[in-house]
Amino acid sequence: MAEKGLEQTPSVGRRRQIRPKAERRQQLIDATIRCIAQQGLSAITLQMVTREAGLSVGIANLHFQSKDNLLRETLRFVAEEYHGGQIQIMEGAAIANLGERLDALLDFQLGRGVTQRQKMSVWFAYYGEAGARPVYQKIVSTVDRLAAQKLEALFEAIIAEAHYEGVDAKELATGYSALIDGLHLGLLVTPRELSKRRARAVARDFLRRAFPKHIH
Amino acid sequence: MAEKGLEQTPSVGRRRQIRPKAERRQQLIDATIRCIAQQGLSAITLQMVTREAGLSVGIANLHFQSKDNLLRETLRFVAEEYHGGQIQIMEGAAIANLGERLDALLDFQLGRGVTQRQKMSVWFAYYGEAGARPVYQKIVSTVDRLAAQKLEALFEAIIAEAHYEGVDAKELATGYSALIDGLHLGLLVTPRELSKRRARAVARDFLRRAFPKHIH
DNA sequence: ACTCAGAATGAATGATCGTTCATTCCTATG
DNA sequence: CATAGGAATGAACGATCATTCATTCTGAGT
Repeated sequence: MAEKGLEQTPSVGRRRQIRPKAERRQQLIDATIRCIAQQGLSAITLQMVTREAGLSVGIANLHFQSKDNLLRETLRFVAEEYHGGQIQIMEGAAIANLGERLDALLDFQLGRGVTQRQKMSVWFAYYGEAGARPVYQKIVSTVDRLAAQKLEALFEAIIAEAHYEGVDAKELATGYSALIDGLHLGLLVTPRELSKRRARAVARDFLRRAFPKHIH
Repeated sequence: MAEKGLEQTPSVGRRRQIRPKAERRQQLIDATIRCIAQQGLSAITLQMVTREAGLSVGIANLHFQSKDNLLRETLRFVAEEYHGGQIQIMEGAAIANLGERLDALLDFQLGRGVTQRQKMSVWFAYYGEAGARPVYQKIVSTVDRLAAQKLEALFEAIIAEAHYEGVDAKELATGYSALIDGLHLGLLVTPRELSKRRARAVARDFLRRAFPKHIH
């Protein structure tokens, strides 16, 4: 079994394989994500990443030129994955009902895919370095801005649909995004005090208070 | 001037001084905070920290045994400073009016002292590593739990005072804490999109929707 | 004024890291 | 089947790091 397993053991005897550049890049990014989650961004090593990927040390610099670049591309991948998922829900025509669309968004943001310890670790590892590294700030804010706009538009549509009054879509969108980020942080740092179920209830409560006619 | 300046230059000719252990420890912790904010947790170096403190390399291990321990103690200091400030406001009898107390808490959490880039960088630097380092989780959750309890008690008192209905203090406290964390993150990572003024408005909006009779 | 416990120093050490590149070995192509 | 282009390897290198400790220096106590 596992002739070409996802986690290839770096054990002896495995034959050298030549694979497309794109595939190797993704393989290394995936390994980087696992290593950051397990060891932290400050302890990460190319030897560690390449061993996790089941490849040799030199391959990281072959496909990414430098460790710095590998880390940047990993952040870009994670950021685009998360924000891409959000945008797909918000601008996709799959769900016509606005309330259901909001529900779907919440389920995605606090669902199994996103709230894996592995993914959240990566997120906050980069956030932690963002203060000292403008490059990280730029990567995140680029994708972040688009998602924020879509969310604002969704809120505006909901407000218009039910004639909610005294509610500012932009301010509410900022608050909701911050709330989701804060809940992710809670799930990562104090999982004993905050379960995923509770996190969902808290976020849903926020939306219910703003849009009582849409969220039950 | 600056015969004993706060930022002592590591320049030549300064005489060796013997100071109490506690003072040296604090001096090193302060330097560590500045270095984390400027260079990031993953790039931090003992040479860097001790130079920032205007002392020799060996002194870090003299007072903290290891780099790891210095970083742990720095986190403990920042965590206790932040949570201590919150608790002082919440359980202090200085402000009798509950609405004003809530206002004071918000002002502290999003005020000048806390939202300095320097302090927030340190916070999230450690949060980023928390996934991989249980020690950090423990330090944060220990002080966090107490602050969460005090906040919950404050919310309960407010609910009882004005007979708010359909509001769960515990859930609301979790949401408010997460919101504040998320706003801090926004201020750090995307300062262009989120000003401090707006962050305060968003948090105040959250409280107003929950406690309309207390927050205007 | 003298002394000495111990605070402070910084050169030295050994370990580990990112990066390089000569070499090996696939595999697409004819 | 033979071959060339280039993907993959990993030993080697230089740089940098945390940590040690022999030595220097300070200042409170006498």
